[in-house]
Amino acid sequence: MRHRVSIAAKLEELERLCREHGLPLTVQRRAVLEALMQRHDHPTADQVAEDVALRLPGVSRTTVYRVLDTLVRINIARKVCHPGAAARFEVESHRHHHLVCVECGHMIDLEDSRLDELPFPESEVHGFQLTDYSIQFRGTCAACGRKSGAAKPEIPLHQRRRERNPSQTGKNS
Amino acid sequence: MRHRVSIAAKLEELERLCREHGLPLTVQRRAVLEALMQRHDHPTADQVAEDVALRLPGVSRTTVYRVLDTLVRINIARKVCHPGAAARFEVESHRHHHLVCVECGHMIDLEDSRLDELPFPESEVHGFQLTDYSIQFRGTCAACGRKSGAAKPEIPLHQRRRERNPSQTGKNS
DNA sequence: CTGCCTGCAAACGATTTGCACCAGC
DNA sequence: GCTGGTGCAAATCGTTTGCAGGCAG
Repeated sequence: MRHRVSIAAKLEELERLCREHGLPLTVQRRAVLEALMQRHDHPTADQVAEDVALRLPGVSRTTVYRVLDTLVRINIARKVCHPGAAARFEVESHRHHHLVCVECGHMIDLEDSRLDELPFPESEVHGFQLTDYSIQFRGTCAACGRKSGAAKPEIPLHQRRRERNPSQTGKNS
Repeated sequence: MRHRVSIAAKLEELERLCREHGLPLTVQRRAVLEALMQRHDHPTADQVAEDVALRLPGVSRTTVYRVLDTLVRINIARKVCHPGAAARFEVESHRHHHLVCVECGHMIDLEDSRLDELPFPESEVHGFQLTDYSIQFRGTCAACGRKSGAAKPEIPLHQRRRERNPSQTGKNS
């Protein structure tokens, strides 16, 4: 069990963040965050929903999806990239990394020789046979240009929806 | 336009890889690879399908999906993780990285202080405001334990399917 | 000639949305 | 009480699968 941050502390953080963002602190939000914290893997929304259902029956799957979305928005949770779920492709080539906009998902390649020779971790302890790596830098793209603190979003949080139109990605060179 | 590797060279590589894997070299495979190479963003399968449709009308979306899958399998293309498409969550906490199995998608956390202070790239040129990063180490997990060269897969390439059951991810600590 | 690949259409699973009701502040 | 959150069910989107015929080797 690895608890860098206690669940209680995180719940307080949730409370604070909700207040800052003017979001009601609902039992569902609390339950989803608790459920997420008790798993140390990277559960899918549905897995979280299952866990939530155990501690707070009656919470709908839809709500879990929405709450997770909110938690990500207020920066208390994060969506993890996963090849099994990903849907974007590139040609396999030289080592490079990605700049990813957490707002809209816009993503561009990055090459930086300083980052090309990182030490490989002792993956053997995990039974992993590593062959490659790439770094994902998270932030805000020019278009989204959000204040990094997210203190006062132009658009109310609950109205913002993840950018879904992948055509935007086409604007990089 | 950045072409580290010429399209022609990649097509030759495709030819070679197909031969090595005992896969027929079809016009569709060629077309999909070409389409993918001509984009420098990270297109979705559907976007690739659109491009392919322009140069080789009549290629079905299904085929594009299958071909992309094949290209990834023979290591000439890669699925890129993308938050907009991902479906796994974790609590936002200290910096950590991920070991990801390219076979089954199994993913575990990794902490390595050597990797915690990487230099941030000159993201301003791209208009990005970076706040964080995480490294994705790709490889093969213990369970999959594939020979990294993929020279002689136990299971014929065309029969292998990506592991889709997320419950496996639950086995890490 | 044989087997894999492709195209089509239907199936599928995950996620999102519209609407009415309920709860937090 | 007002505003936004939630639940339900239906819609949607991306992706996969079964099957018959076509093409590469």
